[in-house]
Formats: sequence, structure tokens, C-alpha cells
Amino acid sequence: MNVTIKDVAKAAGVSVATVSRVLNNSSAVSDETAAAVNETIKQMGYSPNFLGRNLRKRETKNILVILPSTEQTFYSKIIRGIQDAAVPDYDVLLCTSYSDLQTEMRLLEMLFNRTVDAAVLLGTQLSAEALNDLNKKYHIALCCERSEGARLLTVTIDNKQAAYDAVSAFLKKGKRKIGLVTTSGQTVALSSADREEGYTRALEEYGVKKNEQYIFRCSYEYTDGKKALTYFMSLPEPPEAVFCISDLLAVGVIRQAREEGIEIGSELQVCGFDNISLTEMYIPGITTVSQPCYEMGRTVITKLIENMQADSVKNSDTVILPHELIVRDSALI
Amino acid sequence: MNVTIKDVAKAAGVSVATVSRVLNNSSAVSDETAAAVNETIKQMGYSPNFLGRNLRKRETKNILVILPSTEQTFYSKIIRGIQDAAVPDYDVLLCTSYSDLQTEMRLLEMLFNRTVDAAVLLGTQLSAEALNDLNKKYHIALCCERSEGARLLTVTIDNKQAAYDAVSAFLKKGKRKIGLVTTSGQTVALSSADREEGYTRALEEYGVKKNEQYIFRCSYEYTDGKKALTYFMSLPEPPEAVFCISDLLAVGVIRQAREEGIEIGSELQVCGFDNISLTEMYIPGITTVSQPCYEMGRTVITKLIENMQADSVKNSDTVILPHELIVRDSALI
DNA sequence: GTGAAAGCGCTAACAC
DNA sequence: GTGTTAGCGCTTTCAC
Repeated sequence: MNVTIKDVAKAAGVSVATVSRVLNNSSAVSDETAAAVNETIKQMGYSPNFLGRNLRKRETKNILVILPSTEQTFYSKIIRGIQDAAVPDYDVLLCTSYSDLQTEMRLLEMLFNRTVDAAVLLGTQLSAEALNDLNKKYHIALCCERSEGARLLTVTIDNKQAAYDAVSAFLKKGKRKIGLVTTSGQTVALSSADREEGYTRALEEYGVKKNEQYIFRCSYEYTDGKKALTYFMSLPEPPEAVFCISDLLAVGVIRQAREEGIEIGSELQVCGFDNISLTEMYIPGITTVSQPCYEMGRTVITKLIENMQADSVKNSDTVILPHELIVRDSALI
Repeated sequence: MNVTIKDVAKAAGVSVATVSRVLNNSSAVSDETAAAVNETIKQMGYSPNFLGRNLRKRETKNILVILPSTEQTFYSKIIRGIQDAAVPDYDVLLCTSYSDLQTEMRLLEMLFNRTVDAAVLLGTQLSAEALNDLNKKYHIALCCERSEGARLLTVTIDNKQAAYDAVSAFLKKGKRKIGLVTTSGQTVALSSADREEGYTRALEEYGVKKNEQYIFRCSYEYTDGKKALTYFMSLPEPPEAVFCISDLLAVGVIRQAREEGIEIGSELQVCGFDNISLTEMYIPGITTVSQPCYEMGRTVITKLIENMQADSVKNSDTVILPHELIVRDSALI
């Protein structure tokens, strides 16, 4: 029913080996037979079945990328970097874990059952131990996140320093009451914790006492940002500035400030994190920390492919790429 | 090196057939052998190689979803609908075509080479003829778009009617000078053209002459929306309302209006399309047309899987799901 | 209830 | 330069 290499061979009057050689541009096929084979291939509309090929070659040339979510435009530039570095040698398969451990494990099955040759995690719910185990048997890498105690190829920014830079910019401008909107800390991901550490260090260096009242812990959602603003404004001494560990939270803060009649940029300054495209489009423009997303994507794939092709010992380093503070109207710092 | 079914069989003292039966929960294995086999499987850390299985079964249980881009949060709910309807029977592989024909064709190779069993296109650069050809040999479906003259499973909204609804809402409120921001019409995609048709029909019904001056043709980008506003405001009689065929264009229009000191909602009313999450978060909230994204995703996969499992004739219908006008501050219509 | 063996479609030794 | 053949890991028919 479906045309196979055998059918092509028969039709072209050659052996399957020859057809295979033509397919793979491997040595030793005369120009005329090659031409003839290619002709019949085209005529029969033949497409090699990769299941056969992959089984035989024990590789698929597919790389799995696990996204925590598809609602975040933050990942798009990373994905593009990944694609650009992978194609045409490898195909990139995107899957979403929805930050759910069960789902993530189901997706990692693709590594075990050989559907893919390697996987990149743009976030993970796995423990350092689990990651280390995986890294022993398979080609995996972490991008945008790090895992304390795990030793595997990791590409990220220095989240502590980035948060420190943003918060100390507030401090330099004389702000002392600085709010923090962050996650509840239950996550495995360290980027939030690192950002909080940077916030704390900046305060310390400026001799400002860390005030738990100025810390609002929630999830990543826009609506959480709104709640944060309302909470902060209910305080006897509301903060003059707010640092959010994600742009979406900053948007929530700003939107709610608008609803509560608070002037952003003057009365209250807000800084986000990630520099998603929305921060530029928003009114006011949102001050934020930019990650070199495209470069992170390229880097992680390039190094991962090196690992796959090398027979030598695997690269399990952590690569830190530079971040940048982007100043816009929401906080002229 | 890697443990195979053979190794498991040997270790468990049974035949590979028995191991396979256990793996597939197929009939006729005694409880004790099953238990023993499962035990050795666990002990050896065995994972079946799907390349072998898939080759043998001639199916992969993978569905490819081709996204025009990953920068658009619009697709996220569709993707979730797709996943929810597919998993756990099928795995969903996301790939991005970047609206590029070459890339799209490269991705469709996965259909030809049997890496996936079916594909869903959330946009396409292919001609109706090409789609028809594909549909003959493979399981494919279109979601969010339609192709004139192509007969294949399609799930979409009535874009003409949706645009008509939005524009006639403006007309009902007494607006007569209504701008349109749309694509240049070079695309294969029909949704833009359909939306323009709805715009035109609404004007006609209200006896308003279509004025080419009020139509700004561009790409899908935010910056194009900004240009549109500047253009409209340069006209001797600027429009009182603007209908944009995408939310991102509407954001550009609103942002630029802000920069040019034009009051949105009163001086100029703006309506977008798609109801991406940003429209709710923006200041002002953006009036837009909502598509039932999650439901569209679920529907297309459900019907596609029916097609895959049926031996009868394939369903190549077009399913139209209901849209909804969402009124926010940018246009109180 | 279990095993032997064929074969899915392909590549790569090896032989000529 | 080309053909023959083994075998990648698995499922499934057919015996028993």
C-alpha cells in the first residue's frame, strides 16, 4: 500500500542498498544510476520511512524542548534561538508541561523510548537528584533555570545579580521602601529564590532593614500582581517602589494602581523581569530586566549538540550570559 | 549497552513474546509471569524502544501541530484544547513554521516520513490544491483558518460575521468614519480577507461608502498598528473608530494614540480581534472579538482522531464555532 | 499460557 | 559501483 525502499529498488531495477545510498548521498553510486533512482523516487512519490531508518541508526535527530507553558511570550525568542541552532541538523519538538511534574515525566518518556535524542528543559519540577540521574543516561540541558546540586549543562543568567542591579537602582535614587512581588517559594525553580536573594542583598548593602511586610508572595499570574498592589496600598506606609520577579506581575501591579488612582512612575515606581514584548507596548512602558533569550537558546543547543556528537566526557557546565536593565516610564531609574 | 526486550526476556526466563504481551497488557499472560516480568522490567530499568514498536505497528501516536509563530499568546488556549483532547492517547508535538512556506514543508516531512500520524495546521502557506493533495494521503486538519477550495477537516469561526458584528456595532453607535487595519492581502490565509469582507458588508448595509483612505494595509506587528494611527491622524478627516484584524495591531494603534495625545474611547474608538490576554490587561481594556480557542482545539483533535480511527470515509467538513464581541474601555460599543 | 519465528523499512558490512 | 544479507527492537501470527 505505501511505497517502500524495496518498491523503488524494484522499479528502478537496482538493489535496496543502492537506493539507500542515493537517499543518503553516500559514496560510490554512478551518476546515471543515481539519476535514475532519483527519477523513480520522484515518480513514485517515495518518502523514506524514518521509523526504519531511526531504528537502524539508533537516533532520530529530534530534540525535545519542554516548555512550562505556552501562554508566556517570554519563551518565544529562546525557541527561535533553539531552532536556529538546531535546524537543519535536528528537528525541534516543543511540548508543554504546564509546570506539572506528572506531565513533565510523561514527556521525558520520549527520551526513554527513543522518540528523541535529547531534551532541553526551560524550567522543571524535577529534583536535582532526578536531573543528575537523567543526565547520566541521556542528553539533557537546562535553560533559564538552574538546579542547586544538579550538575548538567545549564544556560542561564545571574538572577541574583540581576535583581540586585534593579533594586539597587531604586536605592540609588533614594527609595528605601521597596516592595517585592515574588512566588511563594514552594517551587523547585530557583530563579525566583535567586531574585529574592538579590533584592535582599541590595537592601543590606544600603543598610535598609528587610521588611517582610513589603514582600508579597503569590503565583505568576497577572491577577496576583493586582492583588499585590492592593495589599501594598493597604499598608500604613506603602512602598515607593516595587520590584516584581516577572513582567506579568508588574503589569498586574500597574493595572491595579491605575484602578486605585495611583500614578505609576511618580507616586509608585515599578520594575518587572524578563522584558517580554508587552513591556514595551504597555502604557506606561515598563522598566524591566532583559535576558539574552535568543542567545541563551542558541547556546544551549549548540553545546547540547556538541555533547551528543562528542564521545569524550560530557559538558555539564553552567553558562552565565549577561542581563541588562531596561529603563522605561514605569520607573526612571 | 541499552537494555532491550530480549535482555528482559532472558533475565526473566521467558520469551520476548511474553514480555511484549506484558508490556501491552494483552490477553493470556498468567498473573505470576506478568508479575515476574514486571519485576525484572523495573529492576533493569527497561523502557521499550518506540522506534521498534512504531515500525512494527506502523504508527507513532504522535500528532504534529504547526504553529505560525510562538510569539502569539493567541495560540496558547488552542494548544491546551488540543492537548486535553489528545493526551494520553496521543502525544502532541508543537513546531513553528514562522509563516514560512519552506519551513512548513520541512515540518510536513514528519508526516511523510512517519514521524507523526497526523498534523494540525493553525495557519498555512499552502495552496488549496496542495492541501487537497495532502488530505488524500494523510490525516490533516486546519484550525483557525480556512482555505478556499480546499476540502479538509476545518475548525474555525465565521470571520466575516465576526467582523461584521464589530463594525456594525460602531455603526449603530452613529460612527460613520471607520478605519480598518488589516494585512496587505498577499497572504494565503483567508481570515484577514474574510474580516475585511465583514467590514465592507457592514458599511454597505448602513449605506456608508467604503473609503480606501480609511484602510491601512500592513503586517501583523505591533509597530504596524502604530504606523496606522499616525497615518489615520494625518488624514483631513480622521476616522472616529478603528477596527483592527488583530489585537496586537489594536495595541499599536492605542499606544501611538497615547503618544500623539489622542484620547482612546472618546476621541477615537478601537476594536481588536482575538481577545488575547493582553486586551484585558491593557490600559485601557481593549474591545475585541473572542474566538472559542480552547473549544476549537478540542474539536479539531477529537474529529481528527475520529478520522484516524475510522476506516470509513474521512470527515472533511468545516466546523464553525461561535464568536463573541467583548466590550471594554477602548470602544464602548 | 507460552514460545518460535516472520517481518515492519531501513542501513551498513561485506562480497564481488 | 553494485548486490546480498544481517539485524536494529518490537509485535503478532501460528503452533503447541
